[in-house]
Amino acid sequence: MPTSLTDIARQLELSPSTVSKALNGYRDVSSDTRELVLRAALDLGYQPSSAARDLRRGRTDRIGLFLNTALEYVVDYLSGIIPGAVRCSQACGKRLLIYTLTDNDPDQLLQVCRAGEIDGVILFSTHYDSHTIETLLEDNFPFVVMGRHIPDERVSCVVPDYYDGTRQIMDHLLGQGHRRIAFMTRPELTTANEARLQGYLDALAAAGLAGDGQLIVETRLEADSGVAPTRQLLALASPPTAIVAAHDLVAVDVINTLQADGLRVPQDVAVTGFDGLRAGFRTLPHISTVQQPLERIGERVVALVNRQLNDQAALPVQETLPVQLVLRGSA
Amino acid sequence: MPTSLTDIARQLELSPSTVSKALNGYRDVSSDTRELVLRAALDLGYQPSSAARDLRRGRTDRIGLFLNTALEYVVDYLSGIIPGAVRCSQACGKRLLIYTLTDNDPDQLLQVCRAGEIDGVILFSTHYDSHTIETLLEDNFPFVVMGRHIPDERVSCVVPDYYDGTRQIMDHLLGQGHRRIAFMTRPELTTANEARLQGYLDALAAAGLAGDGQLIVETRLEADSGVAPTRQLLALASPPTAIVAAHDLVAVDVINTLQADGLRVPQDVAVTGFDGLRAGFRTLPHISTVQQPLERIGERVVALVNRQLNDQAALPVQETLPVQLVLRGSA
DNA sequence: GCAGGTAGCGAAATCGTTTTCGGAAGTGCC
DNA sequence: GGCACTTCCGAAAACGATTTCGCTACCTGC
Repeated sequence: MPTSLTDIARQLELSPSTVSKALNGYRDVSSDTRELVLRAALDLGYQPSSAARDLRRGRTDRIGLFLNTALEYVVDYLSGIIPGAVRCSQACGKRLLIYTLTDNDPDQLLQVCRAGEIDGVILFSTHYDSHTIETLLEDNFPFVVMGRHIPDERVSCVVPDYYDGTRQIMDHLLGQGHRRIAFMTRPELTTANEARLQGYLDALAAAGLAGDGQLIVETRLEADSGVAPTRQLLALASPPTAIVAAHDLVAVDVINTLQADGLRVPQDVAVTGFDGLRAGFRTLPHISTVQQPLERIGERVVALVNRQLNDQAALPVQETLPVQLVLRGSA
Repeated sequence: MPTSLTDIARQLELSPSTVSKALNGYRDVSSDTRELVLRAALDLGYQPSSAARDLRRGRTDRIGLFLNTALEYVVDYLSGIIPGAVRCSQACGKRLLIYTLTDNDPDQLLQVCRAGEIDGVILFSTHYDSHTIETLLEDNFPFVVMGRHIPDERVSCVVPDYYDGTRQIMDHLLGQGHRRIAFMTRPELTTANEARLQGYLDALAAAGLAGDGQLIVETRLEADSGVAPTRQLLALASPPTAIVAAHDLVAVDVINTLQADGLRVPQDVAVTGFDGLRAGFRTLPHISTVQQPLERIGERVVALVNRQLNDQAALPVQETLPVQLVLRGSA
C-alpha cells in the first residue's frame, strides 16, 4: 500500500484537506505549510490514488484507443499515428492509452467507456460497428472515428483524402502510359473503399478508358492477403501493367509475388500502395505510395476528442486531410 | 453520468448493498430479487464504476505495458507478443493495457504504478533503467522484464535464448562454408547483446577461426539503422560473405542496402536476422532468422506477473525460452 | 474599541462501490 | 410455545481523494 494523502497529513499533523489544497495549488495555504507538504510528498514518493481522484472528480483525463483484429496492419498504422496523438494529448493534459481487446467480446469497448475508465475514445476504422457508434451517441460519450468517414453528421471523424489520393496515383500511372491498371479493393463497403474506387473509375473515365471488371479484385487486411489476388491478375489473358494496391502492406505482398515470378518492378509491372507506412521501405524497390499525414491524423483525432471533453455542446466535425503521392521506385 | 448501482437500488426500492450482492453472486439474495436486479442492470446498461470499485477493492485487475522509444521496432515486436499476452491475461481475469509514454518524463511509469492505475507491469527490454527497477523493488510492485535478463535474482524475466540462437545461426553459416562472418551488435551493453556476441565468438572459436574486430559493427534500434554499418562492412578490404544482423529490422536494411549495390542475397552475401518478426517476410528473399516464441513470451510474462499478484511471496524466476533457426532464403 | 476584511486551517460531505455485521422474518423440531 | 436455524435484506463503514463552508485569529482603518 503506497503512501496516501492522510499519511502525509498525519506525519505533518495537518488535516487531509490542507494537504490536498497544498498539493493542488489552492491559495488558502501558507507558503510555509505548502513547502512542508511538497517536501513530504516528494520524500515519501507520494502519488495520488488515481481511483480515488477519478471517483471524486468524475473524470480520468485519459483517452482510450482500442486494438483488436488485423493486428499487423493496425499496429503499423498506429506507430505512425502515436507520436502525434501522444504529443497532442500531453498538451491537453490527458494521457493516451491503448486497450487490447479480446476478440470474443465485442462489447468490451462500451463496457470500458461506461465504467468510466476513460473520458473519451478513438475508434479505429477497422472496428466500425454501428451498434457501438449508436450506443456511444446515446450515452453522449465523446468519441472520434479515425480513418473512416461515417455517414452520420453526429459523429466526428478524421480521414485522409482517399479520393484525391487515388486520383493522384491514377494520374501518375496514366501519365506513365499505363492503360491496363488493376485495382485492389477491400471487401467491406466503407466510404473509404468507395472513395478509392470512385477515384479509380473517374480517372479511367477522364482518360477516356473503359473499365475492365476483371482488373478489380478484392483483398483482406490480414497478412499475405496480397498474394492470391496478384496471382489472379497474372493469370488473366491480358494481365495489367500496373497494380494499385489497397494499402502498403498489400503492396508488399504484390511486389514479392511479382518478383518471385521473375517479373521486374516497375519495368514489367508497376505497383502502388496507400498509407505511407514504414513497411513501404522494406521492399526493393521501395513502394510508391500515397502518404497520409499520420502524425497529423493522430494529433487531430485527439484534439477533437478533447474539444468534446471541454465543450459538451461542441458540434461534430468531419475533417479530410490532404495526402500526397510519393514516388519511391515501385511505380 | 451513467447509471450507478444506487440508481438501480432506487428504481427497485432495494438497498445498494443488496443490489451489489445480487450482481456479485452473493448467496444471501433470493433468486427473485437477483433476477430483478440483473434485468434492471441489463436494461439500464449498468456498468460498475471502475474508479469506485478499484478504490474499494484496492486493486484494478489491470496489467500495464509501456511503449516509448524505438517505436517501429517495439511495435513490430509487440504485435507478435500481444496475442499470447492477451489470451493469458484474459484467462487470469485481468486486462492488459498499453501506456504511451511521453519521452520527456522518465518517471511516468513509476507514477502510474504508484497511483494504483495498474496492479502489475511488464517492462519491455528497451527501457531498462536501474532506477525504475530499483524503485519497483522497493515498492514491492509486481513486475516482469521481457526480452532481457537482468542480473539481479530479485527480478523475474522472460528471455529468448540469445546465446543458443546465435550459435544456431553461426553453425548454419559455418556449415555453408562461410569464413568471414560479420556481426552486428547494439551499443548498449546488455546481457542480451553479450549473450549474442558470446555465441558468435564461441562459434568462431569452435570452428578454429580467429575473430576479426573489423567484422563486428554497431547498430541502433531506430529506422534505417542497418544501412550505415552495411556500407562500412562493404568498404572493407576483405568484406564479409555473411552478415549476422542484430535483429530482423536491421536485416531488412542490410538486404536492401546490399541489393541496391547490385549484390545478390544470399549468393554474394548471406544475411540473417533475429526475432522472427513479420518484417522478415517483406523482403525478397525472406529473411532467415531465429524465431523467438513470441506468443509464448507474451503468455509467460503475463503469467509471471499474475503469479506475483496472487502470491506476494512468490519467488522471482528467470525463464529462458528456446528459439529456433528458420531458413527462408536470405542465408 | 469596533466593524469589516483577510489569511490559514479543519470538518464534513461526497464520489460509487464492496463487505461486514446484525436484525427481522420464516421454518422445523421437540 | 420455545428454541435454534436458515433466509433474506439493510445499515454502515470503509477506500482516498476533492471541495465547500465555516471558524478562528489577526490585521486594518476609523
